Amino acid sequence: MADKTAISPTRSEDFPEWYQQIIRAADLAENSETRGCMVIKPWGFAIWELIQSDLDARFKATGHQNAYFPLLIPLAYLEKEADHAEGFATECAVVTHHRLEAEKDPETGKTRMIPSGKLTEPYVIRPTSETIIGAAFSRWIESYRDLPLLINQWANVMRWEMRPRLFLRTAEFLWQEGHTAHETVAEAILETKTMHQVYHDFLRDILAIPAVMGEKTEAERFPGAEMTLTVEAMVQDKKAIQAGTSHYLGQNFSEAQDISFVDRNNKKQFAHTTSWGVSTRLVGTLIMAHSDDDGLVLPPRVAPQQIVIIPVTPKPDTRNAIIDACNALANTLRTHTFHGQPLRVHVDSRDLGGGQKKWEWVKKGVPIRLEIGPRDLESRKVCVSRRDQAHNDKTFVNREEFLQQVQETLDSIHQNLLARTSSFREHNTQPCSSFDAFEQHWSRPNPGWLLTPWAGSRQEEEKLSKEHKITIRCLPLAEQKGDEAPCILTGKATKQRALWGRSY
RNA sequence: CGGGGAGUAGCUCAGCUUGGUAGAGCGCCGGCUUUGGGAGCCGGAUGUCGCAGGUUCGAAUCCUGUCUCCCCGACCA
Repeated sequence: MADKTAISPTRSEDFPEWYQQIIRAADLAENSETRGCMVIKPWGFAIWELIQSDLDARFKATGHQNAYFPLLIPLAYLEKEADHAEGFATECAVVTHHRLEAEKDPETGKTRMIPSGKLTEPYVIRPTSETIIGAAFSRWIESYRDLPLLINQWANVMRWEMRPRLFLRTAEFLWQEGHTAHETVAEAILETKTMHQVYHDFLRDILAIPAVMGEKTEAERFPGAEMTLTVEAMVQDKKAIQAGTSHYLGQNFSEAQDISFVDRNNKKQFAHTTSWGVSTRLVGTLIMAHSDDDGLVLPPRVAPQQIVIIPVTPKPDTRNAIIDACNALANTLRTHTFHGQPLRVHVDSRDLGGGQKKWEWVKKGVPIRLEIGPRDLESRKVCVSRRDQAHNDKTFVNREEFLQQVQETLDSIHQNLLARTSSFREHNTQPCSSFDAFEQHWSRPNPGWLLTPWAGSRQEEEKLSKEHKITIRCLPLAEQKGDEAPCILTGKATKQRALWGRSY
């Protein structure tokens, strides 16, 4: 039993299957009858809500306001920006009717609903909202005094993906999309960079994931963007996952949609726009970054419950006293705060075996488990287990001492997870200057990332990508100021560095 | 959307080749015994066999269509 894992298969045996088992064991989500769409269950949704509320505060702190735009976009809107239209064309769900008519089968007597009332102008279910928000912007913006316009929307979007995977790629997903309009290029680019930094900091400070900040190459850019900035995370199978993007859209959308204003010299100008977003994919990223073979591992700041107290009640006569003590401790803990919010504490007093409860919370990834039994009651101690340590590790701590150190302990769990993911990424990211070594690298199982000098063309990039099933994840911002070196493919001297990897 | 696999109890699956209208383990519920631990024994409940047609006296089983899931590709947050 000692070496048996709660999740089977393990990460090393079958990573994709392990991922799905984590979701099930932690009760995060399940597939629905609707193709490619998931039901997000309470534990999974609570994680998303925590992500949402933290990000929302960051958006507001940087001057943005929330608003809401229609789910359905007139087809014609999508035809306005050519690159954009082409980029999303293959994954759009289209609404073509507005009524159902009941039709009774004369033989079986069953009623079937037949779409009728065909629309002359079909609608597209938003795959992203640049076009419909742009249409509003063009009405709202008249003068330079109306700028900047800084809007965010929390919404669901739909992209008819061919290979859905829970959280990582679902046909419908939840996200936020920021859309802003600015007077000048410089302001718009500053906005793009600001939100890029917001995403990076959020990933580090809330999800305990170190992301590489970089710019996408032209081939990987958002359809219709002039510049796409990305935060790239590495998960435990060494693949990359694009955790968030921030786009400078130039005047492409403003020209297409007439988002124009009269400037300080009484001249008509097109606004410079940006858009940026993160999605429920963050939950998938979180799972794959931290979880282990015993289940989900949650960084404390996105744990729906940060501390679970399990009463150990071996004897009926002390049972009530123990449960009272657990509730009292929980209430005291709830008066403590962690990063400005009351601690989230749960007492699991269900009438179940202790082992069963323990494993449930291990699998759900709760950062701290406390057990209190008769002996602890007498000695005024609590038995503490941390999710970032082995499931059978426990330390007995004085109750007062635990209360004093609880924030510190949660912070230490966060730091420990961050240190773990950081060193994993560092160990699996290698500089590479030889083309032979580069090509050999990708034939290995689970290859990590390579950082190479790169001065190739878009065509050359796409050819290499196809050949090795890799992509340039980004041109990391921190790596572009070094010495010149020969491009790995063309040999041309360049300061540019590209980060290559397999990705989700 | 191409190639492969699969849909039978909450979960994992057997039964299907050779049609005769359902089974196991785990889980669930109850009882007793246990209790620093995912315990034991006894008893119990649960399925229009993905959906729709067809063949047949009779279909989980054969045929056709369709939907969904998984794996590989192309596409992607």
